[in-house]
Amino acid sequence: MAAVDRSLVANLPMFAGLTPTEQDELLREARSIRYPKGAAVFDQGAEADRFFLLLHGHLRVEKTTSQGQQSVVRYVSAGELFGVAQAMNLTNYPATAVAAVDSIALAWPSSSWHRLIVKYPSLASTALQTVGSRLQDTQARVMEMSSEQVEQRVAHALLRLAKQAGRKVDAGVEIDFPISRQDVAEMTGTTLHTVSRILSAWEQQGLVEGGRQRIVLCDTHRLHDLAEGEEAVQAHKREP
Amino acid sequence: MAAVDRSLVANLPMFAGLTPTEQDELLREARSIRYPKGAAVFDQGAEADRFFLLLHGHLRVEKTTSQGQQSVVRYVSAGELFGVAQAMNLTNYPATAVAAVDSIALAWPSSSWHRLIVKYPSLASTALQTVGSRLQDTQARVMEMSSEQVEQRVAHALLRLAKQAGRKVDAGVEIDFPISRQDVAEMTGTTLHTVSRILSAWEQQGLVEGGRQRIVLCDTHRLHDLAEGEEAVQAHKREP
DNA sequence: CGACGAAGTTGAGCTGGCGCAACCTAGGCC
DNA sequence: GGCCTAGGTTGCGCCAGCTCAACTTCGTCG
Repeated sequence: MAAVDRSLVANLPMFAGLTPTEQDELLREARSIRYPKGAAVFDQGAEADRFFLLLHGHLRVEKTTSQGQQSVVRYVSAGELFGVAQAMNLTNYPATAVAAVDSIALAWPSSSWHRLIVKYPSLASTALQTVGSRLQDTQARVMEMSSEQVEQRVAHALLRLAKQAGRKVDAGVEIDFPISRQDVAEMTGTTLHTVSRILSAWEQQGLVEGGRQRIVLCDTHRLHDLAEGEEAVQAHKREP
Repeated sequence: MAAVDRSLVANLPMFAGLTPTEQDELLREARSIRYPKGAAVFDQGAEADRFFLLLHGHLRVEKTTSQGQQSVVRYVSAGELFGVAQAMNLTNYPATAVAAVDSIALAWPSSSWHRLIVKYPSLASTALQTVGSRLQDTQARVMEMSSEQVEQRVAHALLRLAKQAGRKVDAGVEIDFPISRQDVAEMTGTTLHTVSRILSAWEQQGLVEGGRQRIVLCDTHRLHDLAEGEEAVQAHKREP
């Protein structure tokens, strides 16, 4: 087990408000683990025996219904707390987390959770904020799915991904991990066919640039308009 | 301000794990407030200056998009903590809470939140569990909206409502507060027209009993089947 | 280097359920 | 009691997007 240096993590939300000594104490209880691309950090339904902090990489969190329908719940980026099922009083993980790229995470035993939050109340606050902002995101998604067209939802999803994991490149902002049309479809509640058609159309208009497991947003401003329900680009719609 | 007796609340999750003295201390900082049917406890966007515990009644929590699309986020029942926006580091309430029936809630100033969780760590755990289970519910809704037909979603919604706020009556289980077709539509991401059609059809088959702002589930078992995607009732579908 | 598979594209047709519209019905209020 | 309005029902036409299907492109592994 590699020792993790405090300086790597000291300015993450999870460690904010703790003294260097406390930070070291917390780190000493954690294990650092490597997950190669494609590896599962935990599986839906498995006993929630650990919680994690992602140090490096990106994870895809996915959930499968009893009927076998799979969908992408969210992506986790470096610095985020995840797998805190135990803190919400779940005994099993409600979803599967898979490394979208080679990743590194810190893991603590779930059994220490209670002791830790009593000792470091700021940890509870951090977790509450983490879970709270996830709740916000998820509720936003519900609202989108209730009232928006597929095209708007895809635009929203891409913008959110770009904000969370965008990397500036020449052509615009690239999503910083491999993501398929299927993945986008599972995030927006549609089919890969429809996503493919939409992205093709956008590419023609210069809004995005595609590629195998790759999406670059070229015109985020226009995409934002689309997400908010503006009419499509070159359509000269007039209502006399 | 009426004094609230500890015995009324002692066995709620929020007060579990506290000594009677601590329970009294917590109660002494709260105000008890009556909300007549239709009154707003707080409004979306308002400053989140208080958090609440519902003592009696039912609240409808609704959210409106920037485009004016409204939707029902959830219903709150007696004993639940709500309005904990501040704990998730939000400065404003993300939704509106309206009394579905005459209701009573305890209110604490948001400013005491931090002090309280340091003093009573179990409070943080309770809040985390509350928010966590909401996250679970909301994610379940996302999955439903991605993969289920409208009829299944309505069935799921009714079953959830019945579990949360069902009252046993002669004909079956009645939802214990006034709820319109429009409300159900806003919970399931459809229109009141479609909900009305579905409920009419179900009523013919004896699955539910309707009425003005009133729904009684008569055959929860069959509804459960429908929710899980079984074929419609009298349809003799065979696949040879 | 060839070939196999995973990812993506594109066409054609069908349909669930939305939009619109007209119409009932039950309370509440004067 | 009669009016007025919010809530509910129902018919009809249409279209966004799903399904099914055929095909292309790219990466990788033997």
